[in-house]
Amino acid sequence: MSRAEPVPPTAYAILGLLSMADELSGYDLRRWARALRFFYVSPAQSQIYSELRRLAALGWVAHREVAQDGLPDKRLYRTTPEGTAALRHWLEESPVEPPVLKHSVALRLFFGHLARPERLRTLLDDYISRTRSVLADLEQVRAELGDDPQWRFPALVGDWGLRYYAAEIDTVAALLPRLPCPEEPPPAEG
Amino acid sequence: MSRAEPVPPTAYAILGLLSMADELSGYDLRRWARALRFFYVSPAQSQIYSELRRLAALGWVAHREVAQDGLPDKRLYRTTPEGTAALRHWLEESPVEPPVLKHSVALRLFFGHLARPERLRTLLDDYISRTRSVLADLEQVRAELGDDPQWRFPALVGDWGLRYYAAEIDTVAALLPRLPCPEEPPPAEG
DNA sequence: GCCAGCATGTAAGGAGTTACATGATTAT
DNA sequence: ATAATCATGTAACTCCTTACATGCTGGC
Repeated sequence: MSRAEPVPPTAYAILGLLSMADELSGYDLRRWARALRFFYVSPAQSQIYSELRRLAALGWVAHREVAQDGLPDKRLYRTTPEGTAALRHWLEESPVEPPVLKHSVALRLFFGHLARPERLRTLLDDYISRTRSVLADLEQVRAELGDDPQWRFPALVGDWGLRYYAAEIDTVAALLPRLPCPEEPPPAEG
Repeated sequence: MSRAEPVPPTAYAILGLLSMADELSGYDLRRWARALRFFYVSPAQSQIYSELRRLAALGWVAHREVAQDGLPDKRLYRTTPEGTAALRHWLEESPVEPPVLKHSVALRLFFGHLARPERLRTLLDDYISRTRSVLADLEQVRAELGDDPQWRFPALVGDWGLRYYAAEIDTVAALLPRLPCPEEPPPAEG
């Protein structure tokens, strides 16, 4: 087997999604990839198409052209045996990148000495309500997966996410009473 | 006031760190910025220096050159009033970017149908132990902050992180018994 | 008349990384 | 000897994004 190509995780994500389906177009993949958004960045449309071209160049996916009347031609992609092997190799052998978190709410709170107390409260309140809505979305996705063994692993990750977002809401809610009161003196001027 | 410049969050992070100190060199900042790693990406050395140049060009930081014998010259940066105003504006008015999570462990588990059960267990076990060590690091940092009012907000974020990582460990540990047993039939060949 | 959906693609650019370069000092 | 600390900087590159381009169909 040739040396592992340094292919970005997003390429493996797309390859992985293809490995769960029979045949998908780039357009289909865009919707499938939305399922990743709860624990990974859901790639932009343009990246989906460019990763598909990369995967095709590597021989990890194959496609057939499908003409449609009225609509533009469609390319239906499927994983090749080499693609499946590459995916297996990635899962089994490749070093796992440390999870990346860029928490812009925490970043702002970290510099809270320069913000008004009301603002900090709003920051956390808004974050809680946005997280609640993410959680509601995930609950729906999870419900659609049911306990079908075909979706065993997505369901596992879904349950992980459910607990993750619920914990996040709890934790941030517990922070609220520790914020400075609006009555307290404002931050030092500067 | 001029229109807000589209400056990346990392620039504000560096500006914010400077707002907590008196004077810092790029080299100092590299160590200060490590404190961000629990909830944000700690920028590369080269980015710290380039963001400092950007901030200087905007007039948000000022620096003085300090000669040293034996060692190379040093540039000590401090925030300007314009910089503090920009930071305040960012905190108070700018739209908050949604937190970004790229969880490469969850991504792999999502495609668990192509991995050996032992591998999945290792994946999660390793993630738990690496998270435990992050948690231990954070505990130490948090202890150093104490309850000094100067570090009130970093301490708040630190406590958030403590709960965050503890919850992550619990959640993933709860997933372990739901993984397929090694005795179960391996994934379909392909 | 307008927007959404289907379907792909290019262009331009920003954010961020790794690797390298320099060079004195001090500790192991 | 070798590595770490101090101290800054450049070069090359990747990932990923937004915005735009095209064009037909069907629903409101």
